[in-house]
Amino acid sequence: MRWTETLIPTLKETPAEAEIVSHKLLLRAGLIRKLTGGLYTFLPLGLRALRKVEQIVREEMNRAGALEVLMPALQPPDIWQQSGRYEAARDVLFKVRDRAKKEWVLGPTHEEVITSLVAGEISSYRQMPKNFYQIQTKFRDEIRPRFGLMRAKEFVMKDAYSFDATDEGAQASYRKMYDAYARIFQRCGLKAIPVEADTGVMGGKFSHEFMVPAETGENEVVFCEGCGYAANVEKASSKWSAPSPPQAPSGAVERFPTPGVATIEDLARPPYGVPASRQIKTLVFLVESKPVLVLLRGDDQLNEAKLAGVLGTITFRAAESEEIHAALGAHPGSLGAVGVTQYPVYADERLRDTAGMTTGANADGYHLRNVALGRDIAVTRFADLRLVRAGEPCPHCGQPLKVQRAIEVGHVFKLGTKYSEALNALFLDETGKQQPAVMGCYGIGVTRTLQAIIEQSHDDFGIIWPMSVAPYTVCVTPLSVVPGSDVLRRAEEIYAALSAQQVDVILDDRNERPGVKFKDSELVGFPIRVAIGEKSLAKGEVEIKPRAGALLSVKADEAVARVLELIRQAA
RNA sequence: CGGAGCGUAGCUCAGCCUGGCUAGAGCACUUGGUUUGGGACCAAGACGUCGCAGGUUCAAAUCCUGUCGCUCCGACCA
Repeated sequence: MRWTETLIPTLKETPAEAEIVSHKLLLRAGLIRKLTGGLYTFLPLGLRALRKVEQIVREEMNRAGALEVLMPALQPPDIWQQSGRYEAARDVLFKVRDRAKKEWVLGPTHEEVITSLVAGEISSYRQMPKNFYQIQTKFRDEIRPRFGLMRAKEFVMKDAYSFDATDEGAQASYRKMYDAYARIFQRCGLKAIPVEADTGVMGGKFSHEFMVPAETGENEVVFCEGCGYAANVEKASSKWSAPSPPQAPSGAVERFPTPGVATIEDLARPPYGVPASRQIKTLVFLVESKPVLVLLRGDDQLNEAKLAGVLGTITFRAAESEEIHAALGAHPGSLGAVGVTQYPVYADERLRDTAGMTTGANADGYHLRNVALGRDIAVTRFADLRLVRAGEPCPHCGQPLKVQRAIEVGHVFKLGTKYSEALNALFLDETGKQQPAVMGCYGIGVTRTLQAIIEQSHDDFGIIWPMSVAPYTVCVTPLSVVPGSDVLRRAEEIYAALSAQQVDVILDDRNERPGVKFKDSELVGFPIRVAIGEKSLAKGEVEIKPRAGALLSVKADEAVARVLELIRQAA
């Protein structure tokens, strides 16, 4: 491709809308343009890079035995009602109506569609295992799209769904995808680490997210340098997540006035001086408009994902002040669970068998001291509900845990039979018994992966594309484009020879000064630049500049061979 | 959904507080010239319903109201 024949609108200045470096570079290097919030056009260069990521994904999925299909993005709502997600996912579902006013949904994911398909086509254990995947545009009504392609209303996703006759088979399918994902991100030149992930309301322990460490990531990963433990903060636990040593109750519960005290911190200060670790924090949530109490140690924070797992639903919300008053007769700041039997009470494991605690009295301006968990509070269930923080001891080896922000680029999940049961994906096993297929689902955010690559691989001058996903591998840069000049003739020869070798090469044939061409090639981030200028050509040489390496002066006749060698080395 | 900030040329922004004469700069773009190994220079030129609607006023980019859009923060921490 000749530069003058394509469109690469590079920008010297950063558009005001971009906040993080990868978003700025996507715009500045002329890879994407915004149509409106959360919706982007891929320009020729951006699309080439996207297609390369897609191709790596496709090759590795095929290698792992998955079958490519293409499902409709437009879906009937009834299958969503059957799976129960029409309600559960209503916040992210885009809905449209046709001329007959019938409603449709734009697919945010495809469990319902693929399971309906399999329900009709697979009826014997002999037809399994099967794994279907597609690379397709997904639609999600995100609360707040941001950071360019990172969180968009519309994005390209690779989604795969495995169907097995047995649980062991499903685990093997899961493992295959896990391994394929590791290969995919490695081939994209991306450092992505698999971490244990929250399984939410599905339960089970088979879920990993592939995370790219980045300060700008929207997720937090907890990891241990000692034993390699790594988990999403929503899932992570520490040695502190276990029950404390039992404490004997000492003395009766005592009510005392605390006028004006509304927070844990207020109670920790004189004249009360109750350390946060000796307080019980009482939170009130509404599940289907019924109150639920959640108890934590005063110095701990709630992990909502863990609460969702315990409640078995994600449709709950924090109660508002007046709702709390209606339920407990007191306002936030004076809440407690002593004597509460009319509502379920979930307490963090760390509170189990603690005594001598202080908590609100359910009367504004009063607290209770000498509270013992087992004795004074009727706990429905103890569970790990707390958020792990940096420095806490690793649950496996005890070393201090670290916390790092990261971008989630992939997720593998063993689903079980939730969807196969709901949508009748049943088969007959060896004994002729009807069973639901055991499913797994596996996603890669392709557009997000592309941006994560830039977020991880850039410098002050621009993008540093890994060879495998660069929109063009080589940029041939004649420093003069005077027709008939030796410089241009050499450049054309090198360009033609590399093209003949199937190298993705672009010829910067613009009539621009050398500085402009150099800056642009570095901004766009081509892995290899071959500069042909009068000065070096007078010595019979051209210059090969790997984007991330040192400049090489080579004989002009050897330039093509040397470039091919560099490409081979990187492969 | 709550809070904050911003909407002026393709891009980055000034002007607004304190209303006034023909709405500006840099970059990008067009033409001509000089340049040509790290984002050149000179000259001429083209490009704007100042987001939109309404109001106040002799007069609105500027003040007021509404509305739309964009960006950021938050959306349990009692």
